[in-house]
Amino acid sequence: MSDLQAVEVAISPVEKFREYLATKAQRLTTERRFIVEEIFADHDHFDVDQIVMRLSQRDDGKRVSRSTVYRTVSALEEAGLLRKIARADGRDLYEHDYGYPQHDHLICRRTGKLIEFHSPELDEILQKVAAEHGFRMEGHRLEVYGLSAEACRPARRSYGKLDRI
Amino acid sequence: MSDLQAVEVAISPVEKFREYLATKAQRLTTERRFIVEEIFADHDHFDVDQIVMRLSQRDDGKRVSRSTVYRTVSALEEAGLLRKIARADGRDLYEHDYGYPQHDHLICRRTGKLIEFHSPELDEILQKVAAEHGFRMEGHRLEVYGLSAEACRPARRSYGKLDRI
DNA sequence: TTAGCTGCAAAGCCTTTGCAATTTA
DNA sequence: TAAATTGCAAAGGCTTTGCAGCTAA
Repeated sequence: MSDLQAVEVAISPVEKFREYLATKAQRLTTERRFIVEEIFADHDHFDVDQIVMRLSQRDDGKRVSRSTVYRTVSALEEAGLLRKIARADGRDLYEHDYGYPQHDHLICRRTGKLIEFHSPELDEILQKVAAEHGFRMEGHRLEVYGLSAEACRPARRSYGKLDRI
Repeated sequence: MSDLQAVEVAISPVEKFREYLATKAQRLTTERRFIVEEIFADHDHFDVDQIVMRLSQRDDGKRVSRSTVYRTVSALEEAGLLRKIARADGRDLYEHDYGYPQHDHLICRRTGKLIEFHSPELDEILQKVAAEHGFRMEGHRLEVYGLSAEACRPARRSYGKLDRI
């Protein structure tokens, strides 16, 4: 799905989170572990509601409250494991910021699909621009809007729109 | 404040809006005209609350309700006169998308200041990336985060943070 | 005259928070 | 055991909406 490669990570997200919590004398509870595992089970973008739903479908009957998911997602953001990337339908969208290289997105306005890409040249240009303004760059967010190849093509079978949401 | 130049516009924002409204059999009311004039009185970024406040301070006693401002801002967005650029403190931020050239922002995480810039090279790269993915680009949003020159310098007088908000 | 518009208040929604009970280290 | 955490429900805060009265064309 993506031509990006995972970055080498020494430790798992859960361990990374445990380290962060330790520095603040906070605890890695069962709930927090479940949430982190669920979030890092795949590399897709997500919003809080999706995680709450996925957790509610666990077969071991262990539930986690919505409040706790909100609180944990915030903590993960502070810990540098997650990054808020956008807002969709009034909700905040997040993506992994640990174990995954920096990248940007092409966003299809028809299907809503996100295509990731990374451009070293882009980085260079941003460095240059920042330097020209005496600005110390720490990061960036780039979203390119338009139509994906699939969305442009006339749909042959009911493919694209329907299967995707 | 900005080294960008205004784009040549044939007609005023209000007229442009009137044209748009005409295509949808909608009306340019006094309220809508006031709102557009207030929004395009300067080129600063704004949120709905700021416009509501500015309108409430008119000396001619003409008031416009918050609902109407929300509704009009949405219409202006659809009309292509405004663009939603970010979210700050839970509010949507807008900027002009008519009579002003495409540009991006350097955002100071300390002062919150927005520095505009435009890079033709950036456009080229985005065109290239989009082409590689068979993506038809229609626009983009780029925010570069970091520290502005002023924020890096030790504040001599109480300047920067305090005077700015 | 007749759609469309405005204001107001109420509702919607995502997100945050107070608090008592529970749990981790 | 003491401090941190959870769940629940309620509160927050921005934005949207239903509706009756008003108004542009």
